Amino acid sequence: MQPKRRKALGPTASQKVYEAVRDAISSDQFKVGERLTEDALARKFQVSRTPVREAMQRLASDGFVVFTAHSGALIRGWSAQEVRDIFEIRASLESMACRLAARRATRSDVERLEALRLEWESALVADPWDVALISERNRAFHADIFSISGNYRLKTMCLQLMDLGFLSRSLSRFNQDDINRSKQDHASLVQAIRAGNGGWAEALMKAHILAAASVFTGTELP
Amino acid sequence: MQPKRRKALGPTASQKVYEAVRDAISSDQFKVGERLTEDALARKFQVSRTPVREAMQRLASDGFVVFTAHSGALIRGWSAQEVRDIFEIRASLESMACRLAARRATRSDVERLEALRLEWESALVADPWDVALISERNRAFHADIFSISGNYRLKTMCLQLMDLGFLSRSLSRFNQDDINRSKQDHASLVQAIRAGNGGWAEALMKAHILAAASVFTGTELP
DNA sequence: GTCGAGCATATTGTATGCAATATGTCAAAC
DNA sequence: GTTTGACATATTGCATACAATATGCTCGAC
Repeated sequence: MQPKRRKALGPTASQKVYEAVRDAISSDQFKVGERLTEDALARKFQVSRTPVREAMQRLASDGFVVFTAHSGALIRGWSAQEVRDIFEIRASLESMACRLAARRATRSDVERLEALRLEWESALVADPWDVALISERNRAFHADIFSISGNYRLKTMCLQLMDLGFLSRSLSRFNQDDINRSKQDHASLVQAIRAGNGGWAEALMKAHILAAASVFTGTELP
Repeated sequence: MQPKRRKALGPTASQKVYEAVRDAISSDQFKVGERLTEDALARKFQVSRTPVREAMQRLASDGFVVFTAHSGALIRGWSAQEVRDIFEIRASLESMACRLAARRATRSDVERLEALRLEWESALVADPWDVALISERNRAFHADIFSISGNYRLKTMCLQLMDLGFLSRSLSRFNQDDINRSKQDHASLVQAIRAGNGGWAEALMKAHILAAASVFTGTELP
């Protein structure tokens, strides 16, 4: 609970830099290990180093970059172990979100979720190579489940894990079978949530994430 | 994986302010809704506003304070719903950590964990009112389980949830029955992990957290 | 040719000043 | 008494300057 809430404000320079760099990282526009110097970013965004530094601090806190004192920010990479760890956590948290969502979903929630599912599927069918659009609609679908769960912090944490950046490279590893399974998974998920069957929804999502983990890491999780 | 790793450095002013304010919040030294003005903190720590601002940004990112543009940082409060949400997530993540820990724990892991458990229990017996010491040793016990799990990000996320600050007020709500149950829970947890029984350890931790949630919120979680 | 010391350069860490915005006070209208 | 507006004050947002530290290069020893 925020003790005080006030009207929305125009974004500050720091906020704009933060969002721009975060989105650039999420969409894989930097190389792993690349150094982000404050001066270069400041010139790029036409601001001073101060708001840039603040943006970098937040990005480091979010895990997008590694920030070392006196050395600056580097785009971080992901070891196979770290990727496995993250999928393991996602499987737990997102399946929990599904269980909660199945219990709390209203009729209109289910309709909206189904619409998002169809939008994702149509993007997938229309152009399987438009990774950006497909990823965004997949994210919207999952995010809607998190919202329906009613646990706001859970939503935040799940989205943070989804947005970590290495996912943008994952779609290219999906073959036709993986894609078909994903479509089936999403359809079943909506069905389970519509039926209010928390256990089913939970198991489906866990399987869905672990399948993605398997494709991504090339090995099953223990 | 951090692409580059260099030797540890002396803490910067920003880091020192961050840690000091974070610990102060965790140990409940500010009132909910209290405003943290940059100038006051800067004077208090004998630094300029710049490192203070950076520390506040990180604290806001960690969820310790609410940061509103042009308005500054406020100590955040927690609604009953938010507390329930957090315990719900903790139950999921920490029970997962226990399951992993039971699978991976070596003999020396178990011995160290048992030692931490005994230290916690002796603090509890020696002076049930020394909340700071008991909390710290409880945290050390749980943190060691997270470490044993082998999932570093899981550890980070669990500790972040444990350190959110409202927990420091929770011990005062424990009656003798709650304390006895906690002692039993911790002992059983070590036993389950020693036995390598992941399912048992997982269930024990889930029950342990949900019991705490029940004491804290005054109502069971759904 | 390789290695290491030392210096020049580049980059980050912090302090300070000023502009933009929010906050609080006081008086007047009702 | 309550509310509204305006003004003075307090506080934050950003830019810039300088200090501290890291980086990288040159040059010499071997």
